[in-house]
Amino acid sequence: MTNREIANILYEMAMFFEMEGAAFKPAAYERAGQSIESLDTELAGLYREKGRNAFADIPGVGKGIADHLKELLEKGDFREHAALVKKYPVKIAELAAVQGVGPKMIKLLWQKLKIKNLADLERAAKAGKIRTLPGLGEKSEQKILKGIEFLKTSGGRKLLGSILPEVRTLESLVRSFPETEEAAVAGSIRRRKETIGDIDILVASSQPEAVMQKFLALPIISHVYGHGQTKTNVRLKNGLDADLRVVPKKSWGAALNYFTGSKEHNVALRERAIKKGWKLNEYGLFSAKGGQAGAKMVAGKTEEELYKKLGLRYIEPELRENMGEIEAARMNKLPHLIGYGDIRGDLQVQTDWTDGDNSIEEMALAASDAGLEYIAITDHTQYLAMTRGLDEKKVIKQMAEIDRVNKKLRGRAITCHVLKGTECDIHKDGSLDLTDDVLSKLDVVGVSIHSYFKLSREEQTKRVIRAMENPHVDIVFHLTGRLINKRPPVDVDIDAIIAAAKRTGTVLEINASPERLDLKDEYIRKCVEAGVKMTIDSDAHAADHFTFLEYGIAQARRGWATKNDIINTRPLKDFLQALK
DNA sequence: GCCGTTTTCGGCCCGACTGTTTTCAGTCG
Repeated sequence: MTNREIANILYEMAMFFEMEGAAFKPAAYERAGQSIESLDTELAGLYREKGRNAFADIPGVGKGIADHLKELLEKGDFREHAALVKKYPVKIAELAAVQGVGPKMIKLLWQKLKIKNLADLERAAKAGKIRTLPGLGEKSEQKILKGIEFLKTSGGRKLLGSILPEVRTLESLVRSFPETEEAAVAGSIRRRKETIGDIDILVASSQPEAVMQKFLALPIISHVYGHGQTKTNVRLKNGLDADLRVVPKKSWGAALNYFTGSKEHNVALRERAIKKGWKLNEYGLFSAKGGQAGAKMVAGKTEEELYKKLGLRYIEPELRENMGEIEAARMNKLPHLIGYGDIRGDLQVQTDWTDGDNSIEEMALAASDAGLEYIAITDHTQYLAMTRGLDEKKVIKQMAEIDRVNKKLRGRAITCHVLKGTECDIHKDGSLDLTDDVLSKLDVVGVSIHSYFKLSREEQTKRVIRAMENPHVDIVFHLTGRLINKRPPVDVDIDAIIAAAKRTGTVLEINASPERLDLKDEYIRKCVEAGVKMTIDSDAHAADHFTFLEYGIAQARRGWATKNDIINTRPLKDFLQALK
């Protein structure tokens, strides 16, 4: 049983308890579920090793839930859950995915209409049965049908890189309204999460209605879910939902903080405020003395002021996941994160020698335009026949071509230097696709997996470590091979890989391609903690792909990386010295 | 059901919007 499956059962328990009207159990199960979902080792294996002790350090798991987990892992279910499933034999997660349908309604739907799943719900709504239920009317029925329709058409979470350019356009449109005093995109986009569920736009203005009317008039809006005095909720034509919220200027900082989240970070901040005798909401930080009427605003105009008042250093949006950043901010131990302009070189660039669109020279010129001081040409190797991967002879030939291009660039006073590299395939057994003799002639040797994705964890880990032990191998490219929403990561023992990287002096790549972002944030953080160096590479296959670097930097920041952790922030000479 | 720089008992984050009601529960973020 995977962590995700365990978490889903706990989430289901939370919903059951909401249906039962229990006061605090839902939140407790929800929290335990989130903790388990975010663990980076599989709980089932941990339990086999350590028994009950496996649960000891999981936040939100106390005696009660630990008992349930034990039963769940041994028998595949636990009594209290089975009893509730028997009482409410409905597909809760499926029904709750419909906008506007929550646990109380699910209970009602089951008890009155015997609705068990999405198909039942759609049928009942079309037959006009929903409006016959107490507390529900015709509008609720229409809303449910609309919700089901949207569910069918939405493709789930979208890649950050696929929507950020569009979101920036939307942001500048909203900023251009005359009534707008401040505008920003908040939410998971501002935190630069790798996938995005919806778009949160925040505006400061003294004329909220005017701002919202102009927003509603934008041609990209396809449906309005709701529209109140300060908040408008819409679906865009691209299939994403967007929330617009308008607050007074004096509340800008508090609102920006509130809508940036994450939810867990916010809850932790509010709890901290309460301990100090204050109350925190999206309008500001208030002294609670004198009740609502006598509440006095203590901070909230800027985020900086808000954090300061709470006794914390300013926390960058990418860190706001309640993963220790608040404690670090309190102790003044936050890292000085790598900046968005800090990358000087790009160590994974493909050309038309294999599956890239452009020539070596074109890529070098594009890199120079993107402000890069050096790039490594890293075309695929022979094992990848479908990309016309290079054999030893062709690599040697390409090296001569790179010399020619460098000479030409220097002649034109272009400062971007082209390094000789490879993206050499790692064979099933961990041996490499080029001879050591050729590898030794290259400036930068990157290696990566493009086959046998399904090996056991043990074999896969051994395979990668063997490649890392080759003295010519500098960088492991996109370690896990995942394609977000498309292909799962290969199964490797990340701690063993990081230990081997440390031992062998091998660098791990943060691949900035929006669908890879591999290493992911939590692995980056492990590297930072272990002192393993990384690079951020675009994996460019075309001249306009150097813009991907931004997403890699964002991921590095989410992994608490500083400039020093990322070696291609260094000038060429220092960078080369940092390799094996 | 969990948790403790105020606590092992008594708390538990906060507000907007909707739809259906005549003052609020449910849902959402």
